[in-house]
Amino acid sequence: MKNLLRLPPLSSTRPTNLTVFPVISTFFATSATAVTEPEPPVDKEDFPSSPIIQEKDLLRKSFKFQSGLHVLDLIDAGSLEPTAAIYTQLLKKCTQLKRLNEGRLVHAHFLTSRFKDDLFFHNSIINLYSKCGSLEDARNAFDEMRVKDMVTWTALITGYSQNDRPKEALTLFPRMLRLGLKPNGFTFASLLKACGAATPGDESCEQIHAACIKYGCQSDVYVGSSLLDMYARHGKMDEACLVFDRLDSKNEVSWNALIAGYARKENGEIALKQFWEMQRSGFEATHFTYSSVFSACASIGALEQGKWVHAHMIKSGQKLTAFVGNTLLDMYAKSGSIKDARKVFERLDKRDIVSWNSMLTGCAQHGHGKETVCLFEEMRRLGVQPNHITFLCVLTACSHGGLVSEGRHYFELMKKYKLEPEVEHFVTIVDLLGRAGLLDQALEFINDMPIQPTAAVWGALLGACRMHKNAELGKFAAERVFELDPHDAGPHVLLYNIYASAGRWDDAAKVRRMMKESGVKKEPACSWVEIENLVHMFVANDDSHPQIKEIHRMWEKIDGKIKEAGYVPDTNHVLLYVDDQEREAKLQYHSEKVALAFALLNMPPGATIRIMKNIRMCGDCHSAIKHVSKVMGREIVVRDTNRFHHFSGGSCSCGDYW
DNA sequence: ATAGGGTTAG
Repeated sequence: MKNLLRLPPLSSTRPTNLTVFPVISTFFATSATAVTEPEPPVDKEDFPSSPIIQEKDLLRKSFKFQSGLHVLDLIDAGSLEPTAAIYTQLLKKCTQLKRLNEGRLVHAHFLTSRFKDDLFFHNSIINLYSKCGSLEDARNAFDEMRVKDMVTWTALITGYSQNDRPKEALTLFPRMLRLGLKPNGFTFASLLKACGAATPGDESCEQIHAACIKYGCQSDVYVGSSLLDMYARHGKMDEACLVFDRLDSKNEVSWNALIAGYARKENGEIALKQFWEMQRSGFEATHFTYSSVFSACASIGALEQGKWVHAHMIKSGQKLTAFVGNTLLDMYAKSGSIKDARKVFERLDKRDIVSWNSMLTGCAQHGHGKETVCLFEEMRRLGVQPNHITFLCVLTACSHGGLVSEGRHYFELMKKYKLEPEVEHFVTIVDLLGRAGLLDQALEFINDMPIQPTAAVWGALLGACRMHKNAELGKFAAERVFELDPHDAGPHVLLYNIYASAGRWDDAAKVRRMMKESGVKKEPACSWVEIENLVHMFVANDDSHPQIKEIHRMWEKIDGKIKEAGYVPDTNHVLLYVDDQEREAKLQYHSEKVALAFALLNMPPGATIRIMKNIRMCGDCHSAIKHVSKVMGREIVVRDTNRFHHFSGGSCSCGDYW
């Protein structure tokens, strides 16, 4: 869909694939404001004895001291003349304060009053239950109403939409249309949110978009930002952009939805560009903006730009809330500056579970195993309840830090917190045992798992076999992975490397052939480095960079120096090249080496070089960069998919254990 | 009486 405004109006061209809204095109004649449904076949006598009434006195007691109920007492005592508006006001208060039980009581009291058919009140009731998260109550209230208007339907749609039940929200829409009720901007804002949250297949972005146009709601700002957000959540950034460009009036929310869309799509650079564009257009960044932008910076490791945005936030006088603080912390951690991450963590007034988890993750990824464990113990001392992610962080830290007994201990500790280990936790334990060389124990652990092992579980064992050069077990693990997930290139490469380093080139070639036959493709390796607010990206064996000749000359120079210092190229890490000389040639142009040479050419002497990589670092690059850090006297930080490597003085923070 | 945008792991 290139042009959004050219969507056909549904009344003239009836789409053939109307699944979600089969009757959308037949309802434009009537513009009913409220619809009375036929009386339900329920014995009226049932109503006064409904559970709500029976609970009344009980609830009353527990809320006696509460303010709103005092008003009900006054009504009961005859000293206050009730009006429908009084009840609605009371209910509004309960909704704001999320006092479900108090609201129930007002509801019950209201039903005994002479206003019991007031539509506004009943609509508010649906809103009360929805906002309190009690969708079943909202639905019951809705079902019991005989007179419903558009607001009634919208309130319930909103309830489902806000409580993460998009499917139900979407199915209500055609039913509403069928009754001749005309949706408005409120209705569409909620519907679009639901549509954005629906799984592909359940939703119908284009149809609901067409309906917005049909009912003249497309120029509403709320509808507009929901619309662009909906497209963004389905990964359709081109459409989202088009919607954004065509908005009659933009506001912070529309900008935020756009930026968040790019940030989620791992398109950090565009998200950042849009952020500065937003400033230029005169819009104030909000908490939403900053958290999206910081997570965008985190994903591409843009430390310098992240610092700029941080400064921008401080200048604008924004308070550091947990929500923004967490993304800021994560940005610093993921951009390689664990010290700054820690500073943000210390400075947070209120730390929630995400703050703790982010800090733990940061520590773990930087290889500070013991520190992670200490932090976790501090968290426990303070009585913060850990969750599944917390344990995943801690177990990962133990695994990366070689803390085997600690890892086992914390795995057992999950039970104490009434947390059932999920498959990810099992993966981490296999990784923990495997890394430590306890391959038999790892296998035994897998065999004893109470749940079905997934490809990731066997993959962890395979990785360990690669590390400890165990070809037989590696082959076995790889076969299990191939059965469960035949399309992942990673395990193929691992097995290839296992055979290659054992000198079993025939077997290696077989793996290679297998990959070719099944069409499994290795993700192209790339590295990037941020210099003066610009992110430079390098793909292996790609010559397109304008400075490429200088870069290669630089690497050759470095290569000579580190070889003098004892670096021996490890050609086992190259896939598919036959003769050794060629293998070494290819090895020189691994993207992290190119990025490093580029950074050495362009960064001031002494500055720390920070390189990001989209896959795990290879052993040869790891060894080469260790030598570079010594020979050139540089601090070099490399972030790969798993963790950080801080190179300095010829060694790495991972202790060659990664 | 009813509405839209943000975080942590693997």
